Amino acid sequence: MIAQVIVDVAAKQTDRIFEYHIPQALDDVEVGSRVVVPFGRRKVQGFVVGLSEKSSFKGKLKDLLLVIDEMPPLTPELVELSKTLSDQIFAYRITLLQTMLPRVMRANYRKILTPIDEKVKNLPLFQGEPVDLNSVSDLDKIVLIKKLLKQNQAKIEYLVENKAKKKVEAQYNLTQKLAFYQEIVKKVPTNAKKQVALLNDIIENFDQYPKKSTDLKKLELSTSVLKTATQKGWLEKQEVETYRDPLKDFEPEKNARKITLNEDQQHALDKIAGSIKNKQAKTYLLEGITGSGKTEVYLHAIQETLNDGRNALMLVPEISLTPQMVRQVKQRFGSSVAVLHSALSEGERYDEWRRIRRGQARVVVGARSAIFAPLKNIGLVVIDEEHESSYKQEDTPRYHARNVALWRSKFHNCPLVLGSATPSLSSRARAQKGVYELLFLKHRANKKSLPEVEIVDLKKIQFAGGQFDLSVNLVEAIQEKIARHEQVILMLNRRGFAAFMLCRACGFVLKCPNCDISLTYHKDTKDMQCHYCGHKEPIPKRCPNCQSQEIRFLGTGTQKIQEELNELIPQAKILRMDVDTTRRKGSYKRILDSFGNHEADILLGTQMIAKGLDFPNVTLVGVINADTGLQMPDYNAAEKTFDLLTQVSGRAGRAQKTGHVMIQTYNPEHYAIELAKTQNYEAFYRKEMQVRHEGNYPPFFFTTLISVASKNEQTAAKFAFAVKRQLMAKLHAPTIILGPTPSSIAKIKNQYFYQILVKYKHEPNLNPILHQLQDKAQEVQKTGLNVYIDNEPERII
DNA sequence: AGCACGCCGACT
DNA sequence: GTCGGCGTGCTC
Repeated sequence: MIAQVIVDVAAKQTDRIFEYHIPQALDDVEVGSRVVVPFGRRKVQGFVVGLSEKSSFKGKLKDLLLVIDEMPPLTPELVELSKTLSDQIFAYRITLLQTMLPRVMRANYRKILTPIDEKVKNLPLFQGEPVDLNSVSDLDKIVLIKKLLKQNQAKIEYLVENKAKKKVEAQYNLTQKLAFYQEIVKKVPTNAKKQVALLNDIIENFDQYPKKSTDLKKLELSTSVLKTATQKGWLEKQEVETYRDPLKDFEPEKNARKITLNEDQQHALDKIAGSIKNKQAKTYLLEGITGSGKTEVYLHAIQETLNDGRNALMLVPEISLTPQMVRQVKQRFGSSVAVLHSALSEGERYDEWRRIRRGQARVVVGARSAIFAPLKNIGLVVIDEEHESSYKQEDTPRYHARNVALWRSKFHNCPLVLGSATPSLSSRARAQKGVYELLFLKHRANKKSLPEVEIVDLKKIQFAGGQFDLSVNLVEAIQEKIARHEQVILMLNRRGFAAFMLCRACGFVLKCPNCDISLTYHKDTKDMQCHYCGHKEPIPKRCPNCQSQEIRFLGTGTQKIQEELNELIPQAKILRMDVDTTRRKGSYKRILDSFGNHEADILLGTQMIAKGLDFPNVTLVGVINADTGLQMPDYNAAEKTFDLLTQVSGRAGRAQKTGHVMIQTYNPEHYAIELAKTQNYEAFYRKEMQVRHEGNYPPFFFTTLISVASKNEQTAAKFAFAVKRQLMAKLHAPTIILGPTPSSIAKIKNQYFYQILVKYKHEPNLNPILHQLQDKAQEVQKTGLNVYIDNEPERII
């Protein structure tokens, strides 16, 4: 038998199948097995993607060396998915296979130099031990090593190591009958208090044994006591494999309330449940405002799936994978839930993943990468907040979890539920066309009225303090709430790095004449540029609209706002939450717990505070500057702004108290802001579709972004123009090729970026051209030129 | 990717 | 002569 293997070498020349003979001893190998194979002179890890009787290879096949895991880590489904996906998103297949697995399963390669000749064994280089070549950098040593190899006095061994460590824990088994312990406890010297305590525990809780060392911790014994007990033959120590359980802090709720669904919810559930039963690969778009009870529909649908004997996969944005969220699911489905998200340690992640792979978890909840969970027999896939851009991975492999979900839904013949208060335009448009089925949740399940939203026009109001960030209105509102012992959430929309020109007098924002997108201030080149068409103009000294000299280039940070608040409202306790304060593991939860316990009055953060948080005591939500998002040079800037404002408004007044929202803006008349005031998604959808139609943007056109990066700006630009010429030669109208234009952040990590945006409706020539480009990309990488291809980009830097 | 082979210039 | 620089080609 022959195994078809994808080897762990990410390169275009090796991005194909290599065949290996399967030796007798390894005939348990399966599709999806992780193996070690000889590859040239080396040994590398690989994945078996097929088995065959005959080989098409002319030369002599080598043998597989090792099958690493007892159970193949990849299911045949995932192996197949890797093939389809690698073609779609221009990633090497091995990269995808690796992405599907926990990081600890990636191979660690080592080269070990071992002496052959007796004479060289005692050289200072070896000192009796083999040498790890990865840690040798000394030039003299390298010379010596080469000499030894040449004279055949030493050899190199190639090792493939597995980083995955199973956690083992000591377990103590009883060796005797109960009566024995009852006898022995009398004979133990009275000063051996801890031994007595241990024996008493054994006698009292005899049937709870064997106990693990964590369980014995409660007795406050030192390890020496356990050691003596083992030596005396009372106990027997055994190493057992355990799972690191990230959910151990969550107690399942004893008597979970039965929640009855309202009419809308029930209708949605019936539809979804019908598709679960009939094994229909149908996509539903569940549209409902905050508080309309989408989660409850998901949970009921998951229950239906389980009742039907199948398993469920639910994705939530990383940001809302909060303890609150996890608790909710855990309470409903108990130990059959597995969670996968980035806050887990690598070990925890590996253990959760193994529980899923072994079929011990029936419900998987996780962030983006959980879409690759090795769950079998899937009966339902849910994507909550489907419009979230975090479902798109921003570096290779640039997959979109929603696309992968569609594929898996087809594979398993099961429904896919996309839920959102503000669906992505593309999903909503598909629902319009009947590709997806639209399910509406019209009413807030908790019957609460929507919060009152007030737009604060920054052109017309007074600022508090010396800075132009906080209006008097907002500061007064905050003070009022604090005086009433209520809490406030303040959001600084996006961490704006791309500064834009704004007129303080009339609110004018300088835009590109061709693209209806604001021009970005380039400090390095001292001009204003459009990131779509490359238009440039000088930095204005006066406002082009009203000739006022009061123009500013904006960009502000959470830290600055915190300082201002400290000055203006000294009595307020402020918690800041942004990437800087949440970098450490668990700090996210710590900040939220602290705020939940009312240890602070104000939670100030970036958009990470906009989603899913539920603090009943919060009665005011303030958006410090709604415009920062609008000024981003992305075609979907308005959509992102509308989403964020709608989401963050939902944080106010979650319980009995009525919520109040204040949105500060220089553009109160912009449709994204105006419509966010009434949270009218449908109206926004219609307006934005019109804008997209006029601009030839998604969902009317597909898009692909090609980025070229180099340390040398000329090199990047030259290559980008060459790519453009090639595209122009082979693609035809109505396909639109924009650029190349320099990226808004002209230099990232000392690399200059140029990008080309291809917009197309139907362009069969594009995929082959881009594959050629991908091959070319590896070739030119040696010259320091990096080329990235992003299918359906969410962001255009 | 990484490793070997191979062909040229500059040293003990 | 030989060491080592990097261009070229291959890995089942």
